[in-house]
Amino acid sequence: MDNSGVFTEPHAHGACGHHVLGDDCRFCSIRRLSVCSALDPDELSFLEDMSGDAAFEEKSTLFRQEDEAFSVYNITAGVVRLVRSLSDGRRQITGFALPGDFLGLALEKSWKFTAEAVTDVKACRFKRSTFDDFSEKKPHLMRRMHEFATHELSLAQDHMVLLGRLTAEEKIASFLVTMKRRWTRVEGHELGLIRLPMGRQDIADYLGLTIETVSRVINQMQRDRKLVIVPDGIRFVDADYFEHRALA
Amino acid sequence: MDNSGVFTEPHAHGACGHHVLGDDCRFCSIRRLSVCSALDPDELSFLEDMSGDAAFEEKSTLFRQEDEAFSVYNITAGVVRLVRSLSDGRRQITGFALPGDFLGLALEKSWKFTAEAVTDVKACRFKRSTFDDFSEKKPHLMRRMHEFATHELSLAQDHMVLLGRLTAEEKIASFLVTMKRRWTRVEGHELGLIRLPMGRQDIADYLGLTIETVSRVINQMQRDRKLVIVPDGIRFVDADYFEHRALA
DNA sequence: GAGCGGCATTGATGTAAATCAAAGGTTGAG
DNA sequence: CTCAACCTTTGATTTACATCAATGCCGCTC
Repeated sequence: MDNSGVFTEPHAHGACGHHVLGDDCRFCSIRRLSVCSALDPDELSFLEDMSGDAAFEEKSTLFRQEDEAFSVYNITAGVVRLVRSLSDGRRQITGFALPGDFLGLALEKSWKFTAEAVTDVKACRFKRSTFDDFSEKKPHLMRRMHEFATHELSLAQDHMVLLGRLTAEEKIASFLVTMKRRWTRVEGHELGLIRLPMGRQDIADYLGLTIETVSRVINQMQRDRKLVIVPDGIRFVDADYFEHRALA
Repeated sequence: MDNSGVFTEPHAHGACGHHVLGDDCRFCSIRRLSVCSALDPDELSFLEDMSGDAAFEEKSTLFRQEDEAFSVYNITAGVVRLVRSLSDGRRQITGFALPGDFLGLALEKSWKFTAEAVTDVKACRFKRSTFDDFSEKKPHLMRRMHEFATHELSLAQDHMVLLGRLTAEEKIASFLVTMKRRWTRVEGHELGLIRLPMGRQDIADYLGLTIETVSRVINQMQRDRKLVIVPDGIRFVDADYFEHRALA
């Protein structure tokens, strides 16, 4: 099924027609953020040998809910939306994966959500069985995975508060503040603007709102001089307002 | 700070004035459901030696968000609500812990939520540092904890769909179906009624609704002959209706 | 640079659930 | 048994957000 340590994924498409071995992990710019930060140089090079680069075009699907999880991924560039859909078309986005985020924490055979590339995406891909065997032998990697999982759980609980108890305005403010923090962490320094590569519909599906409400609230904030809308994102004008209004 | 393996918790109250060593784990009725099912007899007896029974009266607090997490708990009897509160009093209940559930998966020093006893509660308590050391040395216990964490994460995502995208009627139906499944698992067999030891306000705070809406929807379901309200719970009349309406 | 397709915005209207406001029930103390 | 405290239920009214319906605004392709 594969040769020379390179393997293919049944549902791979887009720019992903061929694979190259992973770039050198030692120079990986998001390593400090990722599960790999738990590893020493020897382990890192072992992991590197069993990894492959994967690229996904904007709008392509990394994997679908219910698909068998042959691979796990470390996102190295771009943004992925994690989606749960109801049979009648209603969607809830449970999260956006940014560089450094790991997809495949669960130890189950099948994916519990669909992952779609919001922008062009690059990821470090591992064959699941190999990765699991490795983490079985490396307690600090397993521990790191567990830390990631419990951190995600805490974020999920924050998001429950947001979905269940915040107003539309508070939801948008919380989302923007969170995105600002996350991008700052990924980029390593504060940017003037807050990147919003996802569309208004995605934001709506993440916050449990409609696209019209998201548009209205953001534009009202602009009229109220709280922010300015710029290409590919927004810029805070009144940062205090946002810190005060973001509760989750 | 403690003697003969028995330790005290700074915030322990209620019926918890003194401790006895844990009951015999071999006869623990919820072991098959708990993290302990990963352990062999030797490990179990080691764990038993480092555990203590804890009891909490109805309405008492097991621990508060931000408190330092000195202990971790395995719930053996009763129901605990896990609460996140906003400064203005709005509450979101992120989950109800039933027998077999574990509190303390996170590896962080402080609790990320408040835990309150809905009924009288019994729990198997471990000193956190001891438990962590033990799981560090026992990969399959760590793995089991990780399985619990990722399972919780998946449930949290289900709950996000519920909070963000379901109607009040769908939320109630989903809640009832879930409680039925969970109690059946805990009791080991199907009961005629679905126990609802928590009050209407708790259900509302779990589903992101108000108490009035919860009351109205449940009573409307009764008028529509979908269920009957009984002391301490409800009974399904039209189980098909619920299976069909519960989406998360 | 005309036309098209895919978002985003804006306005008018509708509605599910919140809020406000009383009653009813149930429990337990005295 | 009576009373009080605390839930829960029910009804009337309001409202935040959804829905329905255009219109505007790019960035493509040809």
